[in-house]
Amino acid sequence: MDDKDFEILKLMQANAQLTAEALGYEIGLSAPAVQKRLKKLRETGAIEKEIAVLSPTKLGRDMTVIVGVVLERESRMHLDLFKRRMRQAREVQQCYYATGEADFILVVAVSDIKEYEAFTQEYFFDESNVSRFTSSVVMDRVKVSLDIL
Amino acid sequence: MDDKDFEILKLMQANAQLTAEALGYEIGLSAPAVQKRLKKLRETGAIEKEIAVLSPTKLGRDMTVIVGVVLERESRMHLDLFKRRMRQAREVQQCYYATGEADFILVVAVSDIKEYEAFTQEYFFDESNVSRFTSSVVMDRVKVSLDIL
DNA sequence: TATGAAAAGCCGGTAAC
DNA sequence: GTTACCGGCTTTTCATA
Repeated sequence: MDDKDFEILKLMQANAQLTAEALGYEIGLSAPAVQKRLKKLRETGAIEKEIAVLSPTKLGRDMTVIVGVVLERESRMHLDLFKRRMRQAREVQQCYYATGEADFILVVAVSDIKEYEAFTQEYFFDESNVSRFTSSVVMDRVKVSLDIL
Repeated sequence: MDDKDFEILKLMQANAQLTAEALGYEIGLSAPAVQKRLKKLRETGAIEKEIAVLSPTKLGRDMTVIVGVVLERESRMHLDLFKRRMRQAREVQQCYYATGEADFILVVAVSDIKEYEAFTQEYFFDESNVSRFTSSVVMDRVKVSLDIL
């Protein structure tokens, strides 16, 4: 893993549609050389996956809520159960188990407040282990990316 | 935009490497037909972009911190300035302007606590407009995606 | 020996029908 | 939605450090 690899990763995390030729042009390598590196980067897991980023506004799911969740009981079993529920919940874009005020911090994507209310009912009230939760409604998605380089 | 389009989007947001042929096989359409739809979905902006998701652990940037920021002054000018700084900050993966306790909620990706401390110094202390901020260190990235369908 | 460059065959994407 | 053409990707081979 050298500088060229990092340059490839940096370009690919912004635009995965770039052809090997275009990448090669940018970093000064032939197309096949880039292909080889890309293959290795995918195999070793440096590139986890390639995904399409959809437009929340154009698809009518443009309400985002940041939720802080405090659990009632924090045993290993209860934690794992909550994690599993969050992973499978369609509305939950992101879920972090963290230190601080809240045990879990969620990024929830819904169509409107009604759908959000239904979500809280299903996951935070009915027979759940949730002690309390705070909702921050997003007014502006200033920056949204998964870039790490 | 019909059901077939939604099916394509759902598959593409999970894996943008799927060929038109594979997509067509899944949803019962010919490859060129899928191509046509994909082109339109990209042009209309339903698909904003296609990106590579990199592995934070394999690339040594595996510390994530959720930050709540309260500003000193909340005028339009100060808000815009802060937004601009967050957009250009390499460490800031995501930035939301939201209701509730904090004015802004950030997802920050760094290598270690030292780098995080440097980040807070640069953006929250020196001549900034930040009144106070809270840091939640992520112990488990339970779920991280940008899926909206 | 390992790494990048060059050439040929193949697969997927684009455009006309 | 199908067919034909074109371009990019993969693989093999070759050169080089």
